[in-house]
Amino acid sequence: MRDTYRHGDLRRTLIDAGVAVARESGPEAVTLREVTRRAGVVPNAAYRHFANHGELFNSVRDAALTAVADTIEKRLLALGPERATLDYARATLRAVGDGYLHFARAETGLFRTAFVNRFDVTAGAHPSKAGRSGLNPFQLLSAALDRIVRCGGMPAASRPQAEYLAWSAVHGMALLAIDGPLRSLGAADFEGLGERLLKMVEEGIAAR
Amino acid sequence: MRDTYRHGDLRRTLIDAGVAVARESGPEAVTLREVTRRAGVVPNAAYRHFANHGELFNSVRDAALTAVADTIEKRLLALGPERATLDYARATLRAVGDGYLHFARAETGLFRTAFVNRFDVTAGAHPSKAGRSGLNPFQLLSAALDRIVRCGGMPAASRPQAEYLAWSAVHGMALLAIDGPLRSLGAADFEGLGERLLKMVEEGIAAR
DNA sequence: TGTACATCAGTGAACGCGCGTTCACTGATGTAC
DNA sequence: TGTACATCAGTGAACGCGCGTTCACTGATGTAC
Repeated sequence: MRDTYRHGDLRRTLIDAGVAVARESGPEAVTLREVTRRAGVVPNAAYRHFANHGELFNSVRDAALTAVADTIEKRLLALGPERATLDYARATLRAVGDGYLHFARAETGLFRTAFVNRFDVTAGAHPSKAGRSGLNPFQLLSAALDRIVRCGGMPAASRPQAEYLAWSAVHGMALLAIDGPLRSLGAADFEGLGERLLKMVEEGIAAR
Repeated sequence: MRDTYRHGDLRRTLIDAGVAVARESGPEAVTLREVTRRAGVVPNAAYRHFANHGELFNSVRDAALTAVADTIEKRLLALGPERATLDYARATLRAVGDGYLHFARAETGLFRTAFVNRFDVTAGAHPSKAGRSGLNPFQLLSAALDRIVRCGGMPAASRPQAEYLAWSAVHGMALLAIDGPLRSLGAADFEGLGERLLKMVEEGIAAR
């Protein structure tokens, strides 16, 4: 059984074109017509590979989510070999947060595509949304928090749902930087503010 | 000089209709055609009062921002008479945060309308964006933080830009509750998580 | 190995939709005498 | 107080646009004999 035909692999080509459009112009621009135009194919050709526009869009969104995960994983790898210390555990949390914030600024279009409309990254480890390690951004965050608890940086009682507290902080700042008043901040100022935010999370997340 | 003509006050009617649309269906639905339809008037009638769709939309957005401010102010008033204690100061911060989170859940369409695309609430006290007190949500937050510093709950050195830290946390959670995984939370669970978030901010925002 | 046939990925043309915006208009209201 | 006139808020009709989606097609590729 063949899995490509004629074009080579139009499904893959369309998703890639969609990612390119999302990167340049954000999720609103990821229309069926624009993506097929970009892929050099007639609009209705997409219907051989996706049931409708929504399905194509979701595939692009998953790819965007993978890109977020990849950026975060790069930061985690840069931490060097694992250690069982609280310092290291905190560093992983900061790496996740930094990576998220950095991605939001550097790849605004993809970031917005990943987190537009109804998104859910918590349910099931859909491999299509995961980075190289097989974990999606939410799971990378969870792992960092688990590690902090294990190293005694946070009472186990505070652990449940702590992801949502950390994620809220970082997600909110990302959006203020994209749509809101932090838009005009220079890279250095933004990074400084991001560090303060992550410190706030680190200090405050153990609160009862 | 008259300021109404024929209709009465179509400008006002259009903004109100736009708010109604935004409340029910979110910012995407606030089209020139839908708003004029709602107002019982022909589409191009809007051009007597707004230069184009964008100007109408911005007026609706400002009204949505006012609604956020009003909700927050109601919470502040419920605190009773001002006191110069740290407890009271912290209560004002929590009131601002609670009000923001509550509004996001209760009036999702208006919330999204207020904070969609490029919004900026920090520049100048545009009266059209303010609540009854004449302050917009950002300014209400600032006042709460000032009060905490005055009462010794936070070092003055941490004060600059602290708005953005608190706002990030609360804005992020609002969006996770609208578009993301917190969507499915019941009211009580959401409120509980909101309290934890605000505790995190309270504890962590003074960090150096 | 060669030929007839079936498959089905991508084509070409067209549809209906809602959108923002334009134009020339009309007729109730306000103003001048 | 009455009449002629100017103003201009809202009308009616139309435009071009890009969108998602449909249909019947065609012709290169894979398969059966």
